[in-house]
Amino acid sequence: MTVLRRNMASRKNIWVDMRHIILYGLLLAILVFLLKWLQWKFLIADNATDIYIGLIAVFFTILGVWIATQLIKPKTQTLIVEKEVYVSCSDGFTMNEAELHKLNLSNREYDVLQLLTKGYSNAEIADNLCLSLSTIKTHVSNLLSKMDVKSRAQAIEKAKRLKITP
Amino acid sequence: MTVLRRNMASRKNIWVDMRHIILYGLLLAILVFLLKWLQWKFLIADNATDIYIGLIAVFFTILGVWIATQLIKPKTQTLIVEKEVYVSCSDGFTMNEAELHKLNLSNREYDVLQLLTKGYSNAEIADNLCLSLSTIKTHVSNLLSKMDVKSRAQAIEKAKRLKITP
DNA sequence: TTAATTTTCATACTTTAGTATGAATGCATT
DNA sequence: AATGCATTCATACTAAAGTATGAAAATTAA
Repeated sequence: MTVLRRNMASRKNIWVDMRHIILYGLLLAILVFLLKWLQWKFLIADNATDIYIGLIAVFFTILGVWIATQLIKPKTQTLIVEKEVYVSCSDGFTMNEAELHKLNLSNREYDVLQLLTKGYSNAEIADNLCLSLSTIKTHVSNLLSKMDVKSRAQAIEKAKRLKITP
Repeated sequence: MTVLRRNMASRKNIWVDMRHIILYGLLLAILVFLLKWLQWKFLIADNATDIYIGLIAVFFTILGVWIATQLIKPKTQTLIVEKEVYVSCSDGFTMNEAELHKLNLSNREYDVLQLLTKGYSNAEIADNLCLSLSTIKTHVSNLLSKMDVKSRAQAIEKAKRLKITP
């Protein structure tokens, strides 16, 4: 699993954009004029000073919040992507241990099964394992019983279907 | 390809945490005391009012920025993740037309081969195709010759290996 | 139409596969 | 030691597979 972190910020740095500075300056200028106007209009009394300061405090607090939001906006985004990868199965043989275990075959019986599923005759299996034909017949017969089939052909088909043999 | 967007903010909502509100209140109180002290200390002159307001403005602007950063901090992050999903081919049988053509089997012989590779006996094949046992024996015999094998077991193994039969 | 090929079937025979039974050996567990 | 299981082998028998040969009907190509 590979994790890619990618900066998705498309917005340019606002310090490069001078419009924000100009806007800030204008707001300050307007505020100064507003304050001067209020000063001459009401001839501020001592008991009105607290309200005056309160208004200024509220205004600049809001201004600060707005500036901060502007500063913070270029935030880095990262995405989680789930990608499907198709894996080609070249040969595609994966031993089915579970099914093999169910059959409860002995080691020798499995040896015989492996040769049997390669198309070997009883005589060939006997030669290959250095055993007598009788022994192979016995093993095959028990094998067919355990696999619940009636012929070596069915055994081959079933073994390959259950993937207990290459 | 599936895209998952996940909010990665681990920080809890600060409004739930009362400490910030208390801190804000304390700062305001301290500020008020400071202002009162300054008021009595310097007996503010008219020409000093601008400086006084300026200080307040700067202070509350900074305070606003600080509040905003605290509020906005849980910014949504999105991650880009590539997750490998392994897709196995269910049974992976793809007919090998080329190999089948090489064998030069007749239609009927191929019919027989298909049943033969399913583990059917000659008698079962005869029943299935509504033919006599003799006919099946003939077909199988010719089949084995054309496939260059010596038994039906080898025929099954070869047919499955060459992928000319499921 | 003729010729070649496929498909079908039969009979006789050989070979292989598969079953049944019994038995001897070795190995591990109880 | 006794038991159970795996392994080996043998004999006798039955069933199925596979071969060889011939032949007739159906289909396809020339």
